[in-house]
Amino acid sequence: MSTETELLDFFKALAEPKRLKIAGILAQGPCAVEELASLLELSEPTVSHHLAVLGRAGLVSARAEGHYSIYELRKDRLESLAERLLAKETLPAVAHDVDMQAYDRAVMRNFSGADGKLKALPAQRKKFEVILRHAATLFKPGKRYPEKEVNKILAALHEDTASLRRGLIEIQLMQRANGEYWLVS
Amino acid sequence: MSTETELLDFFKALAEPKRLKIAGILAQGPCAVEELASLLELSEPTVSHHLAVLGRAGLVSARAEGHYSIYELRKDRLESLAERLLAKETLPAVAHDVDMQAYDRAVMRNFSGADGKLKALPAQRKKFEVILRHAATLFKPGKRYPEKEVNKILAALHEDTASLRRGLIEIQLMQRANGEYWLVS
DNA sequence: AATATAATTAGATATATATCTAATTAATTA
DNA sequence: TAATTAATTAGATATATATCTAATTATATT
Repeated sequence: MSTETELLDFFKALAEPKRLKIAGILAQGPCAVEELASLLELSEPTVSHHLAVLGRAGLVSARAEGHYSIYELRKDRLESLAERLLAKETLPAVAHDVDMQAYDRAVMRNFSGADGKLKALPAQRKKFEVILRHAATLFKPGKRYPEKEVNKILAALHEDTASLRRGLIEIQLMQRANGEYWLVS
Repeated sequence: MSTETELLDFFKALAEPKRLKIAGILAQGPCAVEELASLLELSEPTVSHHLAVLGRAGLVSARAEGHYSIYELRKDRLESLAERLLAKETLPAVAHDVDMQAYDRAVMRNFSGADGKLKALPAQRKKFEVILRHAATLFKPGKRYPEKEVNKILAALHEDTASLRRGLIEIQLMQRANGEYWLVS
């Protein structure tokens, strides 16, 4: 099971008032379904349902005793989940399948005209930087470009090559010296 | 805010797939609403809604930047909640308002007849013990009772005083020596 | 063997909420 | 000042699920 569904099952299990209360009761000791139903003023099927959800998250386990099912809280599981929440790599892993370039592509799409050139340079800084990141990909790493050539390449995006050039320097995607420009490595 | 509602808000906040994913994205760095909407393929109002839920749980905070709202994950808050989950007193506190005697009372009610005496002694051990706990309250702490008096007192509950007496000794609510009985203190 | 009891499963219903569109607010740029 | 843009709020709808009753299963007692 992926970290994502595991965490989701865990949070879902405890995100319901009655289930959280069941966990609170079981934290004080094992308990039968009938007893939980009585303590929570719920029907037994409802308690059974909640215990199944908690069980799927690994938070409780049952043992048969006579015709009782005695449920107990899996404190070890609770601890291991809480500790994973404290680990800094856990949450980012949840977003592993998110395409972090989707926003950039959407911005590029919005500002691109039919001819492949930009209809305009975005006024919003955030979006202008998306354009700049794209512009940077038009240059080869390591290679040095005279200003004239930089302009020629940037003109494929938009006639305002000066703004693009300045932006690339500002957010340190490129460097310049002696009239030459190159990508920051 | 009580521990209970605080934990509930926390779990609810992260118990929804898209919100968990938002947390995963924000764990990698601050982000504007628009950008999140694009990354998650959701409308902006929907993202706004999710961020409000996360915000109410204290898990994200926003700062205005131009007309962007830049949201960031409150890692400190996440850590403090995870740590509380590890503390052994936290979960029991969630059930502080549960009347732990409710089950016992329900059992007593079920087995009591109109005359105040028990209709029968429960066959189920679990319930028999409820009766025994009640029976123990009929005796005064510290006082020593000869067997005859014990029987007289227990007879108010049920004629099978021998079973009651034996049960009280078995689960160590009472002790006996030299034909006298007394409550274990 | 027959009856009683605790739990679970199945099926129905009501409530909570995730999501959208439209309208509004707040901030920026022309 | 007018127009644009990001965010939020309001209102509507669809989906998920908490809860119940009834039926079924499994175990224990008579």
